[in-house]
Amino acid sequence: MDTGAGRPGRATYRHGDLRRALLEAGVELARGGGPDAVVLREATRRVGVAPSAAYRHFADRRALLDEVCSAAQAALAVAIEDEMNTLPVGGDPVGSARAQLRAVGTGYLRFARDEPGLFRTAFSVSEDLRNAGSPARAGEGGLTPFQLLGSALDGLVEAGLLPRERRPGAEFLAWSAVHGLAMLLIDGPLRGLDNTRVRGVERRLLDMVDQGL
Amino acid sequence: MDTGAGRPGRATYRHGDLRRALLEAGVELARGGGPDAVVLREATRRVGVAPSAAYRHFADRRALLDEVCSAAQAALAVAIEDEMNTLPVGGDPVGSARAQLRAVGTGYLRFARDEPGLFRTAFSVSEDLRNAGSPARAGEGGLTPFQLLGSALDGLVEAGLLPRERRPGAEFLAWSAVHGLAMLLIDGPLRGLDNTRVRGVERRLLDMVDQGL
DNA sequence: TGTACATCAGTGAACGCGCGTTCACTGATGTAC
DNA sequence: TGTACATCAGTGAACGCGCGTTCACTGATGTAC
Repeated sequence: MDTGAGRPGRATYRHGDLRRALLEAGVELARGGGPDAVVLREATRRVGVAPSAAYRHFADRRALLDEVCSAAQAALAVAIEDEMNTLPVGGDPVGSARAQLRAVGTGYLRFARDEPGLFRTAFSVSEDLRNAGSPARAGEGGLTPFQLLGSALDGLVEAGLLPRERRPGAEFLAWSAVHGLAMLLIDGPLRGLDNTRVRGVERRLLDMVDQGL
Repeated sequence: MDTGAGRPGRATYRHGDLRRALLEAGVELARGGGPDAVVLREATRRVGVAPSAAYRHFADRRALLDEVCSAAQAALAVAIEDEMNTLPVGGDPVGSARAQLRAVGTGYLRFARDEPGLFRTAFSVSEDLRNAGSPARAGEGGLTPFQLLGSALDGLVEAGLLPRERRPGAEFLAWSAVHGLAMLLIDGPLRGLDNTRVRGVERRLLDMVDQGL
């Protein structure tokens, strides 16, 4: 028997790929309840293994949570990529650069809405700009969410929409706006807003960034 | 003996104002470690009272946390008010309206920086727009943070800086930007940023809101 | 002014819970001969 | 091809911890007479 995942599966109590299984269980827990829900004992329970078995693969709970966090970042990158892939290729470079940045924001917000638990997990841990480029956090194109935003902003500069001298640090402005709305929508006071209104606010927020950058 | 707080103090084991004391201990805990640090047993420990005594004044831990949350919102309102009070009165109404909104943002960000634990607590609980006007969350002027922002935006409309038809929902745009930066700064990837850079990003973010609204 | 009494705020012991982590163990696996 | 053996991934029992919450109690307080 072969799992097809590039590693041999085994039929015995020797799990074969317990590390991966625990990580996946951890991601499911984070999906359901955010970072606090990533409970080591619960992960082993779901995988059907003794709690202590986890310590063969992770130094402690924190190590597991860190990896779940990276996986959440990667999932966010994929969501952004998906949104960018819906854009038509070629055409007006100015409009296209603008659309790229907008797609980053839209993907980010969609991910926050669709996967609030993972979204909160992605930003909950020892998160730091030093990790912002870690390959473990990248999507299928090899870029992390932070890098995807950065390259969209580079595109804006190339298209002449953003003065070069305002480029440094521009990530933080766009990011703040979108991140703040995401937080208010999923955890905060805007939780109860109906879908139509949410879309409206999202559109206007992206307009604001577009205008204000 | 009189505490001077409008309620009589008592010298005996009958605490006199245990409710208030527990609430204050809860706020201190939140200040130090955010909402999760608001631990009922620890609050009673600090006040020097048996854990069960708390149940004479709060239905359960959640009830205590809710009140701590309101107190944190009120503290945020005060921080914003403080910032607004530094503005010169009178003068050019257009520039003044602009400065008012900016002061709301500056106060908000300063509070997040100075009191990250309280800031996180303010937005962590059953927060909902229904509570956004609750008097328990107001500052000394009687307005909550949300209402302070709202009135600054009203001022923008009156000064002719914001078209009236764009006023509804404008809170969410300004709020998102500032809230997002606050979150990235205190909990997120921008944690390590040095003070100079932080000020720079804050200034540029408020510019963006100003331009983009 | 003095005494009996009801009130009720705080006590202290106990409960069950689930967590992270440790440790000596076991037994299937793959390898060396 | 068969056998002895080292490896090491997973077991299962146990640990200490701190939490929220309950409950019968006690004794200072303020009031009614």
